[in-house]
Amino acid sequence: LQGQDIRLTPTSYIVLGLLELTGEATPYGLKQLAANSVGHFWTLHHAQLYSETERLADAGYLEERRETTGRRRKRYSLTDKGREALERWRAEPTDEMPELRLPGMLQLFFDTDPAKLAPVQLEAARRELAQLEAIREVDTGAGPRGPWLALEAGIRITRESVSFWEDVLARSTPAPVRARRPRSSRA
Amino acid sequence: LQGQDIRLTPTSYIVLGLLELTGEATPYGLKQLAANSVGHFWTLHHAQLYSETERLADAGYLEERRETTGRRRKRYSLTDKGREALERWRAEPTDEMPELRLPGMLQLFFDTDPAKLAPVQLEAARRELAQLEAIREVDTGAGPRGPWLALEAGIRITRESVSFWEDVLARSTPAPVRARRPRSSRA
DNA sequence: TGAAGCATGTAATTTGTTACATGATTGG
DNA sequence: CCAATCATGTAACAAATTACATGCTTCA
Repeated sequence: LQGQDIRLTPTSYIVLGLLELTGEATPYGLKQLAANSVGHFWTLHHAQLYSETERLADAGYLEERRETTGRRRKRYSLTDKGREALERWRAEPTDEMPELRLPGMLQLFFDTDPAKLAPVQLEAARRELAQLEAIREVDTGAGPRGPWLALEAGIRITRESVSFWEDVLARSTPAPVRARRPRSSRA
Repeated sequence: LQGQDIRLTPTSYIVLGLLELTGEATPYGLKQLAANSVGHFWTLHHAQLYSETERLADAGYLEERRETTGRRRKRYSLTDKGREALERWRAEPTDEMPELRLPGMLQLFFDTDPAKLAPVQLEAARRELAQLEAIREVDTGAGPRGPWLALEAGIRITRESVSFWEDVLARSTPAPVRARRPRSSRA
C-alpha cells in the first residue's frame, strides 16, 4: 500500500500544496489549478501531473479514489502522510538559490551584439511585466498572503530586467537609427 | 562522418562559444573553462561535456582529434559548420523569457511563514550578491563586453532579490525579536 | 453531423543529475 | 611511497518535454 520513500521535488510540493487548497482533484484538474496559481512562475506540463500524482500515491502521500461513473477518472487527495510532509517542508525554509539561467544572458555573454539583442529582450520583459501587473490588478490582496507576495517578487525582478535591458540599449545605441522609409523603395 | 541534424541547446552554444574562445580543448578542459566564465550563472556538470561534445562532433559541429601521447584524450575544436552555427545563433537574438523557478518563492506561495523564510533567503541572496560583486572586483572591465554585462545583470537581479526579502522581513516582523541570551542558559 | 477544440491519458525522447570507477599527480 | 586530491570517463537514474492517441462537447 505504501511504497518506498521517494524524494520530494518542487513538483511534489506543488501537487501537495494544491491538493491542500482544493481537497481533491484529478491530475487534469491539478493542471488547471496550477496554471491559474503558481503557473505564473512555475509551469507544469499536464503529463507531469499524471506521473507525479501516481508516484506520490504509491509512496503513500496521496489517496487515490476512482470515480464510479462515466470515465472513472482517478481523483487524488492528501493522506495524513502527505499533509505532514507539506508541514515539514514549510517548517524548513530553504536557502536554495538556483541559477538564473537566462538564455538572453547567454547570448549576451558570448558577444551577441547588444544593440540587436537588447530591443528583443526588452520587449519580451516588458510584455511579461505587463502580464504580471495585470494579474495583480485582479488580485485584491484579500486572499492568502503567499501568492500575493510571490507575485510581487516576480514583478520586482522582472522590472529590474526591464531596466537592465533599457540600460544596455541606451549604452549600445547612442543614436538609435530607425530605418526611414525611402520615397520610392522599389529598386 | 557528419550525422543527422541535431537540436542545438543552450548547452551546445556554451560548448561552441567556449571552443571559439579557446580554439581547442578536452571535455574536462571545457568544464574548467565553463566554471570560470559562464559558470557564475550557468553551471554544467562535467558529464554533460562528454556527451555534448560527442553529440556535436557526430553532427559535424566539432572536429575530434585524439592525443597521440599518454592518455590519448579527445581534443575538440570547431569546424566551419560549428562556427556558422554560432554565428547564426548570434544573429538571431532570442526573446525567450524563462520562468524564474525559485524554490523560495514556492514556499512563500504555499504559505510558509515569511518571518521564518525571509531571513534564510535574505542571507543566501546576500551571500550570492557578495560573491558576484567580488568577481566584478577582479574583472577590470578590460576584456570583452559580454561577460561583464552578464555579470552586471546578475548583480542587479540578485540585488533586487535581497531588497525583496528585506521588505518581506520588515513587514513580517514589526519588532524583530532577537533571542537574548539569558543569564544562565543551562536548564 | 462534423470539425474544432478542450479533456484525458500514455509513451517516447531528450536532458540533466548522481553515482561509480579508475588513472594520474603531488605534497608530505 | 602513500594518501589525498584532481582528472577523466562511463553508466545508471531521474526528470522534464514532446509527441501521440483518443474520447468527449459544442456550436455552426
